[in-house]
Amino acid sequence: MQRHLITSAIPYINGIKHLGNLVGSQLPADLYARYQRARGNEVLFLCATDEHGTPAELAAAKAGKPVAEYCAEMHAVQAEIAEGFGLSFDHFGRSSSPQNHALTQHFAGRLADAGLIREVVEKQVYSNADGRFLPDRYIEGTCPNCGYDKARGDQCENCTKQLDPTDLIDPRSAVSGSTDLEVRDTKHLYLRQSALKDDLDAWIDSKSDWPILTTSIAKKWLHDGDGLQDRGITRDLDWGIPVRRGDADWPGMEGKVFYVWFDAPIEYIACADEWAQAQGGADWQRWWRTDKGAKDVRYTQFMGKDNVPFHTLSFPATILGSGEPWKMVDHLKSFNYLNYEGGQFSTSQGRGVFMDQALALLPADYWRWWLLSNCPETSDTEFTWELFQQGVNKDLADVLGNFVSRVTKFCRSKFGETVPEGCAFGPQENALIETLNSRMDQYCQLMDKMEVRKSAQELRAIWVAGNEYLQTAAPWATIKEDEAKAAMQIRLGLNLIALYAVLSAPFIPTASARMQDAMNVPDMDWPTDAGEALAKLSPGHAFSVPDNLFGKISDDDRSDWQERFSGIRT
RNA sequence: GGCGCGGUAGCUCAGUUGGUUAGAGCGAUCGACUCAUAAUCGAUAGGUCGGGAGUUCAAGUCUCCCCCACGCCA
Repeated sequence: MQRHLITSAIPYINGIKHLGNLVGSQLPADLYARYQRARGNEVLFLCATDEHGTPAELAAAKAGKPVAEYCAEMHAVQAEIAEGFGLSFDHFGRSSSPQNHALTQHFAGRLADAGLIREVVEKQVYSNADGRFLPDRYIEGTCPNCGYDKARGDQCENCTKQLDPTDLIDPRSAVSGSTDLEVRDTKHLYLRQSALKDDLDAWIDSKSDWPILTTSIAKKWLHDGDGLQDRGITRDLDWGIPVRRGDADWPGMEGKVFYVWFDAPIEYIACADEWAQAQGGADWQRWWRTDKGAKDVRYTQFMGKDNVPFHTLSFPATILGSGEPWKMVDHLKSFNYLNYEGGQFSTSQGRGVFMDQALALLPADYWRWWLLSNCPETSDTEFTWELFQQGVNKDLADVLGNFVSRVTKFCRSKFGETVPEGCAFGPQENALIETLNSRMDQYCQLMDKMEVRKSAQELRAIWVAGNEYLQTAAPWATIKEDEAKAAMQIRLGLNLIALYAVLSAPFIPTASARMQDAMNVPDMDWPTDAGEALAKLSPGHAFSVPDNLFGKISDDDRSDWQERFSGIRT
């Protein structure tokens, strides 16, 4: 039995994610986790919310709530939506957990002991009215270049000129509007990533099976310009993990917190601790410490391409620098972007379809199937309502749903709701079994390699094989001359449904459960041989005819949704 | 402006280390069937692989230049 540790990039807390976010990490991670569990492997699948930093504080302020309360609420919201999509996390944690506090402080202490932390005094803008330092982009003013009066401290959106906050004319706080600003010295900790550059380089080089997208991004950061830069790991904020050196105070760093990019990936580890505690004291270190049983763990991370640098460089730098035997990622699966109707999905602009909206329109399986079978695996990919409608109607309603419908209804009208016996399989059935065996084998190989789109294609071909068989076997014609043969053909058809239920479950768990339920098979192991699998339901076994598995998306629905989601989310 | 990923049938995308007539699904057309969610099955049509030059016995696949789209960065 293999052991799989699987993590999805952790979504930021300030709001509900769109379909592009979903398909870029959580959904394919779930596909893989479900598949590995179905194969009988031991799986720990973790995700969490990323809760620290200025955007969370500001979102909370906007909602008129204390930030801790806001985060707790939003975590519950995201957890519920994740459940709605059938995301089968073993634990959905929080980067603000006590476990992550302790672990982040632990790592910082280890890095400091290893001489990999240096202190830097820098100048930052302080707002007296807000009582806080302001990150560059939360300072507004008039652009010295073009005169635009809402330029941000990091860049003018109007003329795109890069700015320093001190360049702005009449600077003011974007938080309160106050102009009572001053530049103050503030001390921060930097992680000496540059000192780890060669180690990281060698580590990346050892990963020859990673996608080009992944390694090219990592290499670029390692070698471009002056190479990998040191990076600040602390901020002057209230909301975050207090800067401590392990269990000890960190003199001079009182009142400061770790920068969100530093503590967020550590939550992958802390989340296992949270999971263990929720289980009532399971051993989480056997998943994460190679000296404590994690040697045989295969660790796979899923993320969008924008997250690759953190997962290939920053987080590994933290782990390597600690000098402790933490489990490093084995395979890193990154995704391109999903575009929406010719443009981008955008959280900040509210463009596209968001997870809660999607679930309000259609059951999760529709989204899961379309998004996975069209996921942006090797290049950016296009979501349009027309493509979505076509794909879902054809694959789910016509090919799979209708197959279940035609077999069960035919059986009910001719033989009743029990599996008929009939004669033994003949050459046609054996040919089908041969086809299925080869396709199932291919399907598993693709799933093992996380070739998501191709796996979906293969699964679809397996569904099609059922329709092909039915079309040539034609039990509706056979029954007029040879009832026993027709009975056998339908017995095979019913067994196919049960087989499809198991094979399809990683993609469309809800529909699979309904198929399994209708066929009245509570448990079914992953099939290794189609011949065996198609003998699972024996003659006399009772089943029921399910309602149509998938309704179709009408042209009216499509144009209605196209219209409704054309603008900006309010 | 620099860098990065791309530009393959009407559409969405595959094309491993260069090697025989460039693939899939959808859409289109024609045919078969009528059990089924007007579903299914089969067949056919459709591409000078963004443009140009080069390397090679051989290039969608390598090199150079150009054009276009997108993204990241200064």
